[in-house]
Amino acid sequence: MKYFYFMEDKLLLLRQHFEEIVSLTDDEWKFVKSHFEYRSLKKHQFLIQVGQPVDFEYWIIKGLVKAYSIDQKGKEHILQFAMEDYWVSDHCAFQHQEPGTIFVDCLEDSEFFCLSLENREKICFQVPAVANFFRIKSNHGYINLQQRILSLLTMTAESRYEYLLNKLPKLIQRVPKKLIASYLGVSRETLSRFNS
Amino acid sequence: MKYFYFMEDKLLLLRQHFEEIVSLTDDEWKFVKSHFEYRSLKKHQFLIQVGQPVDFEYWIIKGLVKAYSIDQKGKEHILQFAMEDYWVSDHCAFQHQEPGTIFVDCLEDSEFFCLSLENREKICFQVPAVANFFRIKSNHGYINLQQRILSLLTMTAESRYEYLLNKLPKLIQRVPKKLIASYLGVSRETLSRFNS
DNA sequence: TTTGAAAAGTGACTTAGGTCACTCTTAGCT
DNA sequence: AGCTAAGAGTGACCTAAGTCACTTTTCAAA
Repeated sequence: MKYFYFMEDKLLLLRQHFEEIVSLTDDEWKFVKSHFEYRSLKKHQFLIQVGQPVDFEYWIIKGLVKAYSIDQKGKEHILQFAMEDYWVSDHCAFQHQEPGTIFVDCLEDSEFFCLSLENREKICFQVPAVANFFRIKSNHGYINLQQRILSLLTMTAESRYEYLLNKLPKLIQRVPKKLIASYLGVSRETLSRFNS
Repeated sequence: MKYFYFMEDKLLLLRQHFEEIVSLTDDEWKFVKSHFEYRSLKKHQFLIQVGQPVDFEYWIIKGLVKAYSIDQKGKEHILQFAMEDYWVSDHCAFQHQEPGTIFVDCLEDSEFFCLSLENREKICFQVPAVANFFRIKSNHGYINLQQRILSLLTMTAESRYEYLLNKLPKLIQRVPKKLIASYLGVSRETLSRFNS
């Protein structure tokens, strides 16, 4: 009984997330929410692995994950940190329904709502507001990535760090510095010399 | 007379571009196309400038442009090359209707269809297929940028160059190497030492 | 067809940041 | 409380790539 109560709470958060951008009628929402699945994982568990099917796109109810790839030398490169209210997936593999190309694992115990490609297309073509929601979200994501590319092209490692400190101070608190280094494209040691 | 004939040809190209991803009825297309404006520019002319309003998103009928920003030292950093069949804008400024943050200018004489934010939202909310078109396009764009970020994080300048040579051989033909260098985040001189 | 400007190549030197090896600190576990 | 492992700091050295200054090549406009 209690379980379902909490689940409704979580779904309400998701609805609010949609309604920050588009409006949905109660009927539309009822339809939309029925296409999500719930999942929860502990710290260190994998959401997505290289070579494994990528069945879902995930909206994070609670928690923190990192999306990264591992190069030939075994070095980890972080593509994205994602926390509450973020979407995360291996978008490329998901979109083309191919085996995963990156890893996504939990830095904290986390909870997700999962959306399959089939269901995403279903709700997008059934409920135009949802198509617009994802269009606008995706656009924002694009803009963010462009910013990041510019920062990689134009800034020194140190100023990229300062920039991140300003932009996402809360993130820095929750994530070990060696992962921040990997996100910025700097070695752990070099990052460590910046503060001092 | 002739003018309008050619214009219909160009609009047909645009329709085909939409219909690679979604289907449109003739009526829908008639509605959609009426929201685009035509524009043509000569080599070296600006489509977007820093500080100027960004009234449109542009679909390139013909030609080639570069989108770039200029850093404090006056150095140019290329965010994107865009040619036939590509969309280009200062997405960030456009989306928020703020003054431009980058430059976009023509490397060749070019022709565009221009879509204002107001018109884009209009056709997206009026014709769901269009919302889905932009959603899917934007998603592809996102995936491309992620790839580029990964390449900046994981690859040496030289392998980024080889990678680009494979991925867009036609582009290399049309663009001076110093601009390729600026796109890759490498100095002109360093790039020039790779071939040899 | 000349000619001036942009593009491309190259040598010499500098530098940001990487790598390696080691130490110190903190945070979970049992 | 005590112990292991992950995180973080630091010194010494190395290297990929940047910078500067100059030459050579290409190309478009008069």
